[in-house]
Amino acid sequence: MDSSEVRRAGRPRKSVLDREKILGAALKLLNSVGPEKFSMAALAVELGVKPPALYHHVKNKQALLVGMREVVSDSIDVSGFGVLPWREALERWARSYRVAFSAHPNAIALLATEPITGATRTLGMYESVVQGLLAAGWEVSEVMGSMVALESFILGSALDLIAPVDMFDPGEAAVQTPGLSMVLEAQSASDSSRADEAFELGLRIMVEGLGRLHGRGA
Amino acid sequence: MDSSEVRRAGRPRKSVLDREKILGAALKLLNSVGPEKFSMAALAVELGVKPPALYHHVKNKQALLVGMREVVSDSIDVSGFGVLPWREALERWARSYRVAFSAHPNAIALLATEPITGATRTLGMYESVVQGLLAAGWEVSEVMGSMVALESFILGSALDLIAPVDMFDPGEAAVQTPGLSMVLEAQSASDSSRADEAFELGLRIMVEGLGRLHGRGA
DNA sequence: ACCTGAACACCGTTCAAGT
DNA sequence: ACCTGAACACCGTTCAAGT
Repeated sequence: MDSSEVRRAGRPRKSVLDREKILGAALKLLNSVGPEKFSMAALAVELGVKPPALYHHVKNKQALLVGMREVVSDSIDVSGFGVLPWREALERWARSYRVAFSAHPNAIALLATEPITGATRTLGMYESVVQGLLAAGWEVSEVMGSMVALESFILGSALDLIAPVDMFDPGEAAVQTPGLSMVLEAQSASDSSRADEAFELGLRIMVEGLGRLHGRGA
Repeated sequence: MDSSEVRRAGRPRKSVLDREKILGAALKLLNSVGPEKFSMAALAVELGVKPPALYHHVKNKQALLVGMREVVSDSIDVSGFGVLPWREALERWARSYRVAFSAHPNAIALLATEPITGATRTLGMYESVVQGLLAAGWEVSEVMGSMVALESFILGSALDLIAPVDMFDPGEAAVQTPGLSMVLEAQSASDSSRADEAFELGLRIMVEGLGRLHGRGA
């Protein structure tokens, strides 16, 4: 982003920034440098601008994070609800949800803890899920708990995706953790990553379990 | 923490700090002020000390966070493994795991993303789980995936616990989210909180599902 | 309206100087 | 060894001044 002509003070003839451009650059930056080095200053550099210029388009850093979450939410696939059988709709949603966040792995912890009040597009995603499950005949009283339980699993799995691959590596202490070392070795023999394997396993269990709960056979 | 006599430079006759005291104060502080205002400076104030003094006991802020995670890990109950039937051991572990983190709700996002390499006590917790499941006859190749899947769910649930109770409140936009508003109302009629209900539901599903996977009846 | 420049109250961390 | 004081390179944010 270096259109390297210096810009002197005063309103430019054509504005260089807009909200969408800022959000895109912010996600790209957060993803590339990590949450520690993600700053308004660094974002300004990325956009070829001085930090205060950002405040004409976003209220503050927290509002920026909420906006970023909206962008991520938009790429979550809710198209299955009301069209496919609910199991398949739910699985499509879960996988794309995790992928959406894993495309911005460093964003998860920051974004997952921001309240969504006022974030219309994110709320829209939940509305789609709820509508789909209601249409499939789920009890009104059970939809919220089921959705949140599944979402907790998805978010936790996304969190697991941030962890370094050798997260569990005992290192020096391997002698004191023979069981852990053993199952780790068995796991590393498999094709798929620890995170992927655990996610698909848990998703299968969750969807089957919800099916049983809602009294519908296979 | 105001033993309010001013301390002049130089080594004090009796040291005022130690690692344990710092970790305890850090968790207490993080929990009370939230991650945003959690700083080395604020921690120093809490301990009645100047910021640089902390660096005699912890390498840096990241090492401090790892230490805090160790303390939290210590309160997770692994006593059931090898003693109780694995389902009950797993449930005890899961509930105490979530409670341990929910006692420090603001710590979850910060602590859950720190690698555990070298954190002996945290590794010890995982070793207990693995040993317990192996002793119960689980396949070596399946232990890791199952444990991580369940842990993802627990961590996600803990993350859900940080969210404000009105996290999903559509506010102004309620008209556009009739389904969500409806299931939210049905849920708020129940005794337990959204988070608690979703957790217990998911836990039941997870443990049942794992049981089925490992080919053991009810 | 939308940019820069200067300024404010903060950070985390290092290091010399004291006891 | 273990504290303070001073200093460094950073933060997020505000605001006046320019166009």
